Amino acid sequence: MMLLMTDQNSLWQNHLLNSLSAANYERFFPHLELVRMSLGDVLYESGDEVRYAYFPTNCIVSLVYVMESGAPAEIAVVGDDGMIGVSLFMGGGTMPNRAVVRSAGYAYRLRASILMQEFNRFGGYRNGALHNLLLRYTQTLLTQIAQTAACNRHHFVDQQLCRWLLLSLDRLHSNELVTTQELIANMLGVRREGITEAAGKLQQAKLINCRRGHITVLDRQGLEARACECYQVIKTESDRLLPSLQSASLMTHIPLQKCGLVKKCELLSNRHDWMK
Amino acid sequence: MMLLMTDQNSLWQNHLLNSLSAANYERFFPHLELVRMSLGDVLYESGDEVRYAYFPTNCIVSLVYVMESGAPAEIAVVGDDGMIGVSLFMGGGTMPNRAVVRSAGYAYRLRASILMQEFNRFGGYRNGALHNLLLRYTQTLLTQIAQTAACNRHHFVDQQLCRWLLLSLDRLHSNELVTTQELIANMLGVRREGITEAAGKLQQAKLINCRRGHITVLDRQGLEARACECYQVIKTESDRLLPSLQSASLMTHIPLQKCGLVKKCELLSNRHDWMK
DNA sequence: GGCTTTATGTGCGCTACCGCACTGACGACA
DNA sequence: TGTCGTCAGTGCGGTAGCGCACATAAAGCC
Repeated sequence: MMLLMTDQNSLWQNHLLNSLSAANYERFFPHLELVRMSLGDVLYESGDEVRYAYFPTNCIVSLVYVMESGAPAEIAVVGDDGMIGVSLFMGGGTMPNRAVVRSAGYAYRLRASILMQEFNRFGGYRNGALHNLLLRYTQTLLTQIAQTAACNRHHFVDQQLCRWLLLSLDRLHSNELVTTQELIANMLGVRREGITEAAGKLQQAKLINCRRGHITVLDRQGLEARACECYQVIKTESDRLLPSLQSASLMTHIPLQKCGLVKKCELLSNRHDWMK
Repeated sequence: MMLLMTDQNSLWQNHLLNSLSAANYERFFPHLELVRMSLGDVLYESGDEVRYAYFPTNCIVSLVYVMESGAPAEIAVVGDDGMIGVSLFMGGGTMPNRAVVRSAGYAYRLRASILMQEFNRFGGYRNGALHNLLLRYTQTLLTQIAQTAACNRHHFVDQQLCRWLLLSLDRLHSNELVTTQELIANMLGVRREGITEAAGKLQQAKLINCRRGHITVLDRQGLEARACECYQVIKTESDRLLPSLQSASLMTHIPLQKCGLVKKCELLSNRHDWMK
């Protein structure tokens, strides 16, 4: 808990939660739990009833479709800009994909029922800020997935790697990713050796630096220049639909230690074979 | 107009409209226009403010992302099971892709303001049937797009062609598609010759029959067996979230000629170079 | 019926990426 | 400090799909 009271508070925020109205926020607050998310934790499995909505802070969660062959494919990536569990309010309750933690950290979570109640809250003609915010977020998710589809079809592995690194970078608070090349390969649905080669090129161009299990970004602009258009499309749409992400934060004004205890997220399973 | 009064009424329905409550339906009815949709009509361009929601009956509309290179990529396909213009109620107003008619026919359309008003209609705790219906539909769209992403990454052109044919077939009311191989190639984002080859194989296997600009499906089950898993995932999720699509229809009980006049859809432009 | 337009079929060299087998080496941990 | 598991790098043959250049033929159009 002490960690939470340091000046690193900015590391423990989620921009969707931040941009809630004070009223919404007050109602959520008592129900928010800060949970630890470890690499490989599965938040929901394909077809599982979603029990919690997760709002990542400094972790990254991937939505992954697992092919019948067992090969994974990353559909979208969620960080402190978003939430896991849109099927709760979209009405399906489940999704035909898996949500898995691919970069460890912390997230706030909320019981499904609490989120639903707030989403559907009375407001005369629907004007619920939360309702609109979550739908706008869902549209950015839609765009991200659509862009992934196009990107998978047309762009080279090098470009896709740049996109992937940039999307990850935007959701972390550091220029260092803790990831193996094999994990990246699984996310992009390509061969591990393909990533080795692409990363090698980027390293030669002094854009990144690779260590065993670590990738440090040296030249962000250079990466952007080398990435395919998809990164910018996703980013632009996200900035457009969720401008509040840059605005002042409520959460910094409410002592975080009032929030539910930090607990290890008790999940379905911690599958370290999740890429298989 | 006479066409509308024949016993072919079943051709002129949209399942989302059909599954509206009577009250919703009554309010929509005066505002529905039946419009003709020609091949290549663009319903909205990437970034355009959406002015109408379209509910296809016997036509097919593709959501297409056009790469900077000019190469198109189909993101999702919409027929009488869905609608065009989810960004209206999702809050974005625009989308970074294009909606284009890829199989001619008719659609009902509704001014954006009418749809919005109904979507946001007062209902105490949100219980609007339309609200929930459209969100569930949007989730199926999300699934379709996600599946496209995975499919683009992992499956062979042959399998993708089967998926594409099946998705088209489900949205038409005939076993004959009026399409060129070049159009299919553009939708799948592959080479025209690739489609020629794949279609050749399917023809040899007696699954389809190709004529100039026409593809007739001979053996639907055979196609399903040859398609990748993606088709079933999309179909299953759609059936789960929109079971009403199989239920009785209100529209058959309301004389269709009371509906707004059939008019040629005056659109942005009829771009026959839309694949370029 | 003859002409043009447009869709389809084919061949050929090329490239991005795959699958596999193997080497090397970093870094955690005893 | 030494050991060992895991991660990164390399080489090689194979292949799905690309880009291009044509030949062929079906449908539409005077």
